[in-house]
Amino acid sequence: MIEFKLDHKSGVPLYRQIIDQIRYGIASGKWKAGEQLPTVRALAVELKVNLNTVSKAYKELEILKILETQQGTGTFISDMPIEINEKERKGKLESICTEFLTAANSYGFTVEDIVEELGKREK
Amino acid sequence: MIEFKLDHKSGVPLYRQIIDQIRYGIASGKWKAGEQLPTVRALAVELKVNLNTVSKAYKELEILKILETQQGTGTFISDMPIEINEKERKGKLESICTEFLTAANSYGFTVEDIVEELGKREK
Amino acid sequence: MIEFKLDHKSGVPLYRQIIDQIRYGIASGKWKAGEQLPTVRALAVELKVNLNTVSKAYKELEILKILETQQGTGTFISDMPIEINEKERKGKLESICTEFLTAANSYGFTVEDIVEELGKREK
Amino acid sequence: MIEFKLDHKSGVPLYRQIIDQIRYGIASGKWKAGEQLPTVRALAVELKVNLNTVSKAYKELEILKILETQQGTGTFISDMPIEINEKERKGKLESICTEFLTAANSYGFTVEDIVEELGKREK
DNA sequence: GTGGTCTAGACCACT
DNA sequence: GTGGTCTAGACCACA
Repeated sequence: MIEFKLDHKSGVPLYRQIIDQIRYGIASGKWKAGEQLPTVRALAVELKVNLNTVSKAYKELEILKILETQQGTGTFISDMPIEINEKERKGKLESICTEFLTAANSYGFTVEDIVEELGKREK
Repeated sequence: MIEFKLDHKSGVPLYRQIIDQIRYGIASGKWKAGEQLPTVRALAVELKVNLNTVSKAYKELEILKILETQQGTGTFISDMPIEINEKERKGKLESICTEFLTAANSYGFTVEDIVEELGKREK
Repeated sequence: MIEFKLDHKSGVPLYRQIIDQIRYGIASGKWKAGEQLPTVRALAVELKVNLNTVSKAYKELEILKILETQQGTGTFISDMPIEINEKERKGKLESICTEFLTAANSYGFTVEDIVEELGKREK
Repeated sequence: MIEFKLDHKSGVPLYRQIIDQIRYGIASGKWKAGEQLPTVRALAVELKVNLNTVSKAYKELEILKILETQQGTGTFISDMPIEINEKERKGKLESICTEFLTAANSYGFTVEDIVEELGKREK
C-alpha cells in the first residue's frame, strides 16, 4: 500500500522525508481526500523509527492543514487538500527554482548542466 | 572587491554560503589565482557573522586546496588551478538534482514543470 | 523579562500554553518584530519542563511563520509578524465566539450571563 | 425527536458534544423530565459513532443525576429537576470564561472585542 | 485500538 | 552555547 523509503544517510531529517513523501503521495494523486493514513505506530514500525518521529511529521502536516487527525480514530488526508491557486503554485515553483539555481551556481553548474541532468530523468 | 550576500533565512548554513560563494567566485573567473582574501576578522565584521563561521569556511577551503594561508601574511587563492575531478563533478550534480527533485515533487511539480521554468532563465 | 505561567492542572497541554502566551506577548505588543526569545533550554529550566516541550511550541510557531529560528543563534519574533488582514481577523473572532457560545449554551449559560461575567474583567 | 449535530473537526470530544447537547436540550426545555432517550445502540447508529462513545456520555450524565437508567426499560430524563448548585454554576461560568479569554487573548482579541461581538447575538 | 503529551537523555550541526 | 533530531518509554484521552 504505502511505500515509504527513508534514507538514514542523506542528512535530511527522517521526519522531513516522511513529510515530503506524504506530500508527494497527495500531489501525485496516490492518496485522495479523506483517505486514512497508516497509524503512527504502524508506520513507525514499518519505517523502523520511533513513534515520535512519525508523530512529528503528521503534526506538521496537520498544522499545514494537509492532514486531519481525530483522536482515537486515526489520521486522514484533509478534505480540502491544499487549495493552491495557480498563481501561488507558480510563485512557489519560481522561488524553489531560484533557490536551487543559486546553490547550483555556487558549485559552478550552469542552467544547461542542470537541464541536461534533469532531462535524463524525464522518462 | 568581494561581494558576499548571505541569506540568514535560507536554511543553508552561513559557513557553507561563504564557501560556495568563494568557489563560485573562482570558478567564474571573478577572482584569480594568487589574489588575497580579506582577513577572517575583516570578513566577519563585513558579513556581520561570528568569527568562527568565517574561520570554518576558510579552513574547509584550505583542506580543499582552494585557499592557501601564509602565516603572518594572509589568505590567498591557491596558485594551483582548481582541478575539479570530472567524476566528482558529475556525482555532485546528480546528488543535488536528486535532492531538489524530491522536494519539488512533494509540492506536485514534475520534471517538465521545472525544466520549463528553468528554460526561461537560459539566456 | 518573560513572565510565563504554566498551569499543570488545567488539562491544556503545556506546549499549547506556551504557544498561547507567546502569541499573546506578540499581539499585546510586549514583544516586537526581530526580538529574541529565551533559548529553549533557558525557558525549559524556567518553566521546569522538558526541553522538547518548549521546542515543540517554538516549532509550531515557526511553521506558522510567527517565529524564526537560526540554528546556533537563537529564536526570534518573525520580521513580519502575523499579517492578519482585518477580514481574516473578524472571521477568527466570529468563529471562536460561536464555538464558545455553543459550549456555554450547553451548560445553560446565556449570552447575557457571559457578557456579565466578562464585564467584570474589563478593568 | 432528538436532533444531534456532531462536529468531528471541532476538537471537542464527541462524547462531550453529546453530553453538552443533552444538557442543553434539557436546560432549554426542549426535553422534559421523564422523557425517554434513544437507546445507546440507536443513537450510536444515528450519529455514526462508536457505541462506547454514546455509552460514555450516558454514563457521565447518570453520574450527574441528569439521566436515569431503568434496567430493561431504557434511559430517561431524570424526574428530579436538575438542581444546579448556584455556587457550582458560578464557578463553571468563571472557569470557562477564563479559558476562553486566554485563547482569545493569544490572538490579540480584547475583552471589548469579544463583548462587542457577543452583543450582536443578544437578540 | 487510535492519537497526544511529556520526560530523560543522547548526539549532531551551526555560530 | 545555540537549536535540531531521535530514541525509549511512560501515561493519558478518546472511540
